[in-house]
Amino acid sequence: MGDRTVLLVDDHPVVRAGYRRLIEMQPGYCVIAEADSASAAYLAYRRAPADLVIIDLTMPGTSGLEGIRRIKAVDRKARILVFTMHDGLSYALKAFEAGASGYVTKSSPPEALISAMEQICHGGKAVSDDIAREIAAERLLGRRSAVEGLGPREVEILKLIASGMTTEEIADALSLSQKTIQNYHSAIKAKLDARTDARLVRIAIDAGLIDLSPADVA
Amino acid sequence: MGDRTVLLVDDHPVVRAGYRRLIEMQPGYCVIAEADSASAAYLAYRRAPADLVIIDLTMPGTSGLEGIRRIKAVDRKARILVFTMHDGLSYALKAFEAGASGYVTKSSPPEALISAMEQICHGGKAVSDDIAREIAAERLLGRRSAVEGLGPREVEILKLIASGMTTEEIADALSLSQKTIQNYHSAIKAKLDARTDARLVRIAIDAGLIDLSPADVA
DNA sequence: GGGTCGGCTGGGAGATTTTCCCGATCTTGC
DNA sequence: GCAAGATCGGGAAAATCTCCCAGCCGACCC
Repeated sequence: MGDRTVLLVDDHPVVRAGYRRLIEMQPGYCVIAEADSASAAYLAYRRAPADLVIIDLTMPGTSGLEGIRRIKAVDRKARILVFTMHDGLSYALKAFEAGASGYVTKSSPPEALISAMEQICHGGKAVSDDIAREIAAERLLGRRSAVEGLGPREVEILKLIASGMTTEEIADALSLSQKTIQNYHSAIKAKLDARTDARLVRIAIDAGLIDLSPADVA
Repeated sequence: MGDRTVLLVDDHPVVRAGYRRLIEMQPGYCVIAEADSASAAYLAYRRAPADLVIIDLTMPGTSGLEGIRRIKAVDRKARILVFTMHDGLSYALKAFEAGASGYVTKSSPPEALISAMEQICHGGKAVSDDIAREIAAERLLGRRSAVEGLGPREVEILKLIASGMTTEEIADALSLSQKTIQNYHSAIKAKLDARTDARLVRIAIDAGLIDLSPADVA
């Protein structure tokens, strides 16, 4: 049995059952393990490295991104396919930065998952159509998610602002004067055409700059 | 065939396959239709009313909540079970307001879905353990999601603030003076212990006050 | 009826923040 | 060396926020 082995990672048992069914209907693949968290996935991979890891991003506890990093840290050749509901481009980019070889959204037809699996097992990379379209749209239309018009320092400060920190806290954290933070704050609002701080937060969230899942409101 | 008929609504084909497998392994149930959107679910229900509708909340296009309302509008006796990834209490409350009979999170074990189905088909209501715990915690610890300490007008204005509207726009929308909005704004920040508008937005999002999915930044 | 309580609506005034303009410094590339 | 651009911060006027206050209205209870 030259079947390719698969490690399935998702925190929803019912969803895992769906994956498993779909994958095992496909000749040439065999699910050798399941995990319901990123840390469990890491342990499972160390115990028995699968040829392919299929992992969700949003899970309780350690995030899927962190899970990808850890697995890649112990095995640089690991092939990891992200299969998630998030259709935001920023999520996909983060996944690739973390070391994923593929990104398929759950809205995609099952065939997309299968073909991405094939692609990746042959050493390639794969993204689902919706993400590919977003990449194309960004390139063509220049919709660089707005925040791309900002400098690195501005993005950094925007993140802190959107996370709920006060001017004083940010100034303290970055060892700058409050005046500087205020000036950045104004400049960022002007550049992003946000007349309100609330809109700033929305933009930051849309751009994937902040996590917003747990209570990371420091 | 005295089987109870089930209509399955979820925008992810793979996930639907998982549900279907799980449900049909259970004696006494038969999936008679699937739908990948709230509007398709509505049409499917009109065509053939199932004994039980299992529906997700987050779907492209019309939301699951709206789908629930529409189905209940044509058939007040419809039994609807929400099966979703959202574990926030606010989502569950909205679902019940819309007319759902049950709310089970996808993090629950498969048995939770089955027992909720049984419960509902016998005319009862059901929530999964995590939601039940949240309800209990709220009751016991008084963690009324913070925003519950606000008056109705305050909540209304908080929503508008968090959606990104300026003081002037809000005053105009509600036909109030800007001064009144400013006073509410300050009072809300004080009550929620938010020193920053950004934190206000986070609180509003956590409380489920705003949608945040599409660009609903008016 | 009279009374109290709480929510809604806004004024006033001082403190605070925002905004816009400016200059200094430092790196980077040519 | 020099121009360009990012970073850092001052100054001052404009705008906003905060806090205190008061009138109004409906609910509720003697």
